[in-house]
Amino acid sequence: MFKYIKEYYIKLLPDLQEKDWNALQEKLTIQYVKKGEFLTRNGEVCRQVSFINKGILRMYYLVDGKEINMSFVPPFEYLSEYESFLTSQPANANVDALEDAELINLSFDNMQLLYKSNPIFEKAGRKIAEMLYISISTAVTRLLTLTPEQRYQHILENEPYIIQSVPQYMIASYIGITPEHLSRLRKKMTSTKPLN
Amino acid sequence: MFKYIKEYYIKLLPDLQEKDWNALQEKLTIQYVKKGEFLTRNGEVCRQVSFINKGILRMYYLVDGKEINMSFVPPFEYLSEYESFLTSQPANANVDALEDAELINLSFDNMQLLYKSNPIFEKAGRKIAEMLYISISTAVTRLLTLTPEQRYQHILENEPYIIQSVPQYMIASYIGITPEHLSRLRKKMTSTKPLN
DNA sequence: ATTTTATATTAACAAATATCAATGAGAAAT
DNA sequence: ATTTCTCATTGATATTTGTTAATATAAAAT
Repeated sequence: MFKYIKEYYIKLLPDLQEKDWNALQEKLTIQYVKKGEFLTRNGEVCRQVSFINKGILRMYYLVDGKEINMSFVPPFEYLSEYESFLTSQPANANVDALEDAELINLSFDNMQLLYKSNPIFEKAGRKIAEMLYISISTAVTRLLTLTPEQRYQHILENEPYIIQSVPQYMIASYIGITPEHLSRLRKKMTSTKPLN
Repeated sequence: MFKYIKEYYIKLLPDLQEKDWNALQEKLTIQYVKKGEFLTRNGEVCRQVSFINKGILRMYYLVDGKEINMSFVPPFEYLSEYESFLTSQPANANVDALEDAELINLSFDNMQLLYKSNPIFEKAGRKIAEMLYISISTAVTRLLTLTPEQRYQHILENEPYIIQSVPQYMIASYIGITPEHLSRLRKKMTSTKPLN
């Protein structure tokens, strides 16, 4: 059960000791989420971060009744409505499962206990925040510097799990366009496709 | 000289001791940057984070010879080409000064020394990364969920220093439109302005 | 197998935004 | 005061993207 998350932490913290891992593991809880179920709803405070063992999760905003997708997260990565988690303020986004999922959760309170108990967990928290920053920072860059077609191309090349697992109409808002427009771009791309 | 940055850290870390602050201060260096001068150039590795004592700094990308502005940073905040800083890889963005600026720098190497010397600095690093995450995360949200007009309105209400200090044509790419289009939106907004 | 349901495509048209070129206004330099 | 330069505005036109509605396709349910 904890195989992948343990590997994740060992990679993150090469100096992690077995006893540190045990202290961490004691604080983890398992959660099963069925396809379509919510992990966090708009208006609630998000009180945990979730390591995904299995399944794909999605974070999205509701704007004028329409879903605007912010992220699709695959196995072996962390997900949270991190703004809400960090500030203990109500979440503005929703998080749900696009497939039946298996999660390993760490609650806010347990995370604070870990921070106090051992500085290596501060270091883990720092590194995770830094990784999340880099990930979202490159997302802003793509939104401002690439055309919608280039943004879709980027997903094809760099996030293929999204193409395989996420309906096209959800990908559309993720790159900032309508489903109809994405459909047309795809058609254009196949007819203009380079031959290599 | 260190008045504001000291206040920043005390606010960030209520349990910061005077001796901790002294250890930190020893690692800081001052840098003066004239208007238009570069702090970090695309292709170079960014080796420091800069606390802004005075002046406004800008981070931008060059795309097809055009500047796409990613952020404008006012006094008393931290700035860095953080992706490059964290990964020690060449920066993709440029950072320059929009006004004569006074910076307090902390180098990557000195930051690692601080991390090793005292866990409170790990905590500082974590909190700063978390704040940067929240800040950029709300930026993505605005890009995906607001119209260009609403994004400009957001700047008017929440980042007025940008309106006051940054030329309009630079603000345009920051909200993802052309200068001409921003000019038209502004005209439309004044004629449709609510009366309160 | 058949029927429903969800998703994707297409077309016609409308709206938003970009481009190009010209003009205007203000700040900085002489 | 005049000139130069930078930035902002405006107009005409082109391109991109959105909207609406219909149709097609594929997946799920019965």
